[in-house]
Amino acid sequence: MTDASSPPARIRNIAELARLAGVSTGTVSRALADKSLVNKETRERIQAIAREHGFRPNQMARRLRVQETKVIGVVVPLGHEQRQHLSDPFFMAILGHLADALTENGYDIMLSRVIPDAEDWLERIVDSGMLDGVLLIGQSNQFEAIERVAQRYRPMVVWGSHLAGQTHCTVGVDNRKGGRLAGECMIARGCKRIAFLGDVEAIEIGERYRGLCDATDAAGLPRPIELPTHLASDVMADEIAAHIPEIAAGIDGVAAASDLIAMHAVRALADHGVVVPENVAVTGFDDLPLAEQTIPRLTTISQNIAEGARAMVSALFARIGGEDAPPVEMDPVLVRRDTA
Amino acid sequence: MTDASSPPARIRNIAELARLAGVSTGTVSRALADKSLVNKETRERIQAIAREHGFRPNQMARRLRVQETKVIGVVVPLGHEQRQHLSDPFFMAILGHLADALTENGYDIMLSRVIPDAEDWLERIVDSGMLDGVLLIGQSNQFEAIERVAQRYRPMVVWGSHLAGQTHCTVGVDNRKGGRLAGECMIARGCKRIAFLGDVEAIEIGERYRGLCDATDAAGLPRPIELPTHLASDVMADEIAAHIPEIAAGIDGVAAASDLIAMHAVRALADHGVVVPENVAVTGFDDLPLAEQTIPRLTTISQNIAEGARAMVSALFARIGGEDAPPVEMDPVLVRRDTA
DNA sequence: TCACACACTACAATCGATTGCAACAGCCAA
DNA sequence: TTGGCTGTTGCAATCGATTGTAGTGTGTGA
Repeated sequence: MTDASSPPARIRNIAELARLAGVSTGTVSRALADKSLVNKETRERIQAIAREHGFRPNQMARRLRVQETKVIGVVVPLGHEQRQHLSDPFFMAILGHLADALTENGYDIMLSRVIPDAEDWLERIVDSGMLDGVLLIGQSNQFEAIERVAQRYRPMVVWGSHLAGQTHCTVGVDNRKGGRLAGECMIARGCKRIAFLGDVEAIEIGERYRGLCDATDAAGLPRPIELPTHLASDVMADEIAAHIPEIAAGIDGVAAASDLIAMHAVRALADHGVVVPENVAVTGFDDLPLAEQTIPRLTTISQNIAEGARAMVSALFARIGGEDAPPVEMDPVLVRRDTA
Repeated sequence: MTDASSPPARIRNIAELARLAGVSTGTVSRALADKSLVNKETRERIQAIAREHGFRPNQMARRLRVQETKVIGVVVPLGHEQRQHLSDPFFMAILGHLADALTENGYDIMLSRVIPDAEDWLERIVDSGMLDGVLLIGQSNQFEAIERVAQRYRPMVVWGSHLAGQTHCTVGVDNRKGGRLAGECMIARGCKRIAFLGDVEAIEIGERYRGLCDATDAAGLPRPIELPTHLASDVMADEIAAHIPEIAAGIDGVAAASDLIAMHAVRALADHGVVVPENVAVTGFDDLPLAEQTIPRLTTISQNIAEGARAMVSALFARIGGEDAPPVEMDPVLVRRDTA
């Protein structure tokens, strides 16, 4: 009842631990890092004291000293979308895979959901000194800001489209081809008047729309009607509902910018007595696990999110290591299910 | 072509900036913090130089010095679940709301998805020195570990069930009541043989099961059959599919531990020619935006996630400020839609 | 002319670690 | 006895900021 059972007073820093062990702070630091430089017995004695008192060295201090934070920023730029993006299952899916890959490699994740109002939003993040690297999920409408930073900040990888001549390293699918696949699928089943549900301002969504146009152009059909729809789930439902009358009046194919939008559209059409796919064909985009579990199951454009996340992480690690990682563009695949 | 147009050499710390401005580092620090202590002109001159060179003070250093990190850890303990949890829409939904509330208050988010194998997983997080507070999403099967840490670490709030005599501060719904509501709903529509789809090992899920038992007990029905189902979406589908034959043979009501599970179950039952709700009634749990958009729409137990997230954050801030925040238990509500 | 307040600014300690280098003891060979 | 080597440990600089206190120069009043 003298020391072992007494409440072990908390040790706040290695200096206190050093005093307790009767050694210098340097020795403690080396002992806790299990460096062979310090005598095995001293080392184990120090480690024992640390364990007993539940002491763990302050990471902030360590990281400041070694100039390596072991933290990766995962940033979701919301851009024109005012409401939260984080509930978008796509982001969640990719975030999950990123988290897997990063934690496996001993990195922590700093999550930022940014509304880029401040003009220097990205600079603020990369220059914070808190991050070893940055993964940007989606380009939103922030192409210039991203380019500007990419000129001088290497450890950054962006999920999105690669446009000609761009500096920043992207990983993503060929969105334009994806859009075209969706269009061709609907055209093949006889659709004549196609609409696009999505916000063309976002770069990757715009690409999908252009791909869709490629398909209608090739078939000699009129350009698809744009029906602006945000990705955020709370306003999305209302926006889609507002578009339904227009769809019911003469549209026979709807290409949605995401599975979530497609799912809502199917639901809203059903409420209006429009049967999918008999009256109107619908395609999604992403091929989330969700798409397979709806009734009817979504016909959609599949992008391999797990593979994409892995590609982002390994490109990032390459860039952190000073190497140069090329952009990755994956091939979208049409998954034909029940809605088109 | 002398200075303004020349590539502005990057400034790495306030010492360099101080030299450029011809003042001391102390003055620079105060100038950047816009303290009235330094002359307005000097201040603006320094800020101008900083802006021109895109200089931003190192947050790591600042945070070490002021002993305040402005970072909150959001931790998802996976426990018995081996696969990633992050794709669970519930976590995503609550994470979105937490992100909103935290960024609004100037806090960053450190996301950890932990598989608690190391025994001291939570200590490692709270003692890292990187966090001002911790939000735990879900208790998983880690009750003891959480309790142990809560004894000495105040700024922590947990999403989950509050059990009698527990120390750690929770915010959550009355899961037991929620389970009972689901049971009563199915019993009211005539179900006699009920099954539970979920992993009873997780504390909150276990509570839901017990609530379900309360309902069957009260009605003099046999206890619901437990059909173990993980929350992780990739194995879940198979697990559910494996349970379908058993359900088809004599079960007339299925209470799912989450909306996602319910959604998969409905889908799998449909594939088996079992009609919901005519042949089998199904209830979900959570009432995610999703639940309303499926066909048929899910009957489910609603927990107000946005409100819960707000409650977690304000309880956490109170605790960071040294006050004592009581646990919050919200009331679940049955939302009757098409599946039961 | 001197004392004193006032407005700035510089100096230096501090946060909590890491790490290069010096120092020291003990040992062996010359 | 001396020189050199090896195995440990201590010392002190360093990472990049913040902040209490001391110091400087100017202006005012007596």
